[in-house]
Amino acid sequence: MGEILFTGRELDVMAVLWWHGASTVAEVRVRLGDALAYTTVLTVLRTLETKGHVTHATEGKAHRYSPCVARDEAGRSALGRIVEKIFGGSRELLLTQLVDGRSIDDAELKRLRKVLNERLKDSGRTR
Amino acid sequence: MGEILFTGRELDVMAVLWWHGASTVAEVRVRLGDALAYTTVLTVLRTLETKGHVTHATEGKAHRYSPCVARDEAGRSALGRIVEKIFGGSRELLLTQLVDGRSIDDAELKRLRKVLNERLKDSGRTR
DNA sequence: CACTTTCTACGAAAGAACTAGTAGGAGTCG
DNA sequence: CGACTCCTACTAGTTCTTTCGTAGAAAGTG
Repeated sequence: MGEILFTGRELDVMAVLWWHGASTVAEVRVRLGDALAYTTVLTVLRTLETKGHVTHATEGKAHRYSPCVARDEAGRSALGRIVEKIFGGSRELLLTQLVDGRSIDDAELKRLRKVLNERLKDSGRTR
Repeated sequence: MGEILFTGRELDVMAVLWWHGASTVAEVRVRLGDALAYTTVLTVLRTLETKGHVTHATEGKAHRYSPCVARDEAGRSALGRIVEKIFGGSRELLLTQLVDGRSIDDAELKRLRKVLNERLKDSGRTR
């Protein structure tokens, strides 16, 4: 398990690839909110490729980039770091925080509980 | 709500302050696992101070640094970014991920459910 | 064919992050 | 007092991040 770590801009770009699928530079560019130069986006993608986090396939004269790192894996890694450093290793504390925002309503809390319950059911069955 | 953002090393240092309380450079230094030069730790603290994330009080000839940013607030901020970029704004997805690690056992799942239930109870009472 | 658009490749420059060395104050011990 | 220790302040070098410009290939358009 190597640490997966993205810089701010890299994460923006990865988000585009995860949520819109494999994309060309131009596509990534328009999907990033910020007005960046074409070559800036290209550079970020090339950096990500150097680091092994994306690959590209040639499509006509352009390149189409796709993520090598699954969103889940990146999520696990990022979450792990936060749990470790900010919540002192306590997932409960993190959950409390997650659930503590005033923005979260009962309906969502219930959905979250449902996720937990499903998971507990599964766990009973498979182990 | 300004974005709170820590670099890797800064987060390490903040973690020490959050979990051990206000500390001197020497204290932070020994509590960081990595073998860093004394001045390196000092520099990180001074950078954090410049950014307004810690303050110091003079104590004898030394400085004792304390966090200006609450751990909770930093947690909220970090979590927000992850939810946004990696989980596409879905807290449920994040929770699934959180709960999906094989490392998590039924006992912990139940504790987590309890946290949720308490929260639902409260919410019913106060709103 | 010349012109424009659309790409990639390469270079580069400014700034942030990370690490640590050196200088000098201040206090301690023999 | 002189040597030693511990601390801050300042300086500095290397690497990483972020941004974009320029060059030149490739491909379409009048």
